[in-house]
Amino acid sequence: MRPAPTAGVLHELVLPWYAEQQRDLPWRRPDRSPWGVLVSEVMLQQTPVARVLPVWERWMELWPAPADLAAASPGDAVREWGRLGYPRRALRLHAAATAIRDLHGGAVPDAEETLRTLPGVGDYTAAAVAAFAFGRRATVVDTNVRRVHARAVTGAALPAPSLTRAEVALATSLLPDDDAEAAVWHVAVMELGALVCTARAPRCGACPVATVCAWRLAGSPAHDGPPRRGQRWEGTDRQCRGRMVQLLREAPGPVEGERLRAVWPDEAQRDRCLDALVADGLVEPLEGDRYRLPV
DNA sequence: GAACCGTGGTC
DNA sequence: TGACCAAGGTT
Repeated sequence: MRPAPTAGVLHELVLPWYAEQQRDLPWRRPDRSPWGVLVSEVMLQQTPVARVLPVWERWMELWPAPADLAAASPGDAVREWGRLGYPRRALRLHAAATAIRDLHGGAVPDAEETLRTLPGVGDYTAAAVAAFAFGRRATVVDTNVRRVHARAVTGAALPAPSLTRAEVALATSLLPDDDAEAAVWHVAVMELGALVCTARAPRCGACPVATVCAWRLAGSPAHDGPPRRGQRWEGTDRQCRGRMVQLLREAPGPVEGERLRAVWPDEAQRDRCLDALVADGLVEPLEGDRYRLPV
């Protein structure tokens, strides 16, 4: 087994590649705000770039600052979320905007620890905003970073099912000493994972790290860990909830309970989902068996 | 830690 | 064709 490539070697290979190959994404442009970065990071959670782009642009027009979103209704946030999926993210972004306005003087916090207190902001998003919006030396570990490190350094086809301390330690150890390089390092690795070192069919022929990649040098062994459990969809509560929220999103005003219940055949499941949506704050019940997005 | 939370594209 | 996957977070 060959030794894993050193941090220095990886930097020399990945950073020039990123300088050439990086995509021109609006939340990476010099004129974007920390708020724009935060919104992009939440939208990009489990959601492809191509689907996020138009919604992000629209949000920036409607709500260019946290206070603008905070002044809107949570239902507006859910409506403008469109079909990005996981609409609770829209709700949490609205709550985060309110917290930023009320607790942080209207400015997105620049400290990871403070960011982490915002609704919908976990370890990844806090580190990403600190690093990308404020140039902080944060350790950003997302699914792309984990996969690139698993292959190039550890020699495994795929990372473990859940993030380990060893992975975080590895990511931290690979952060360049130079601040300017560190500022682009994580996003460069993420870009490599998104464009080249992909989960299904990695394009090793186009990879700047291929010559030193531990996984390649080991003969690209197949994934030997536990099989990854795919989430079912047909007949799930999520499908039922999705239909109800879609109906409310596209309706001009309140919707009759009868119409809402018509989207799902199973009475017990339908009622359970509607109750859960109300409990989650995604749906607001009105007098007379009517419902709407929260105001 | 496992389960849950949407949606649509891909091979 | 359908399982897998996409810049995770919360409970």
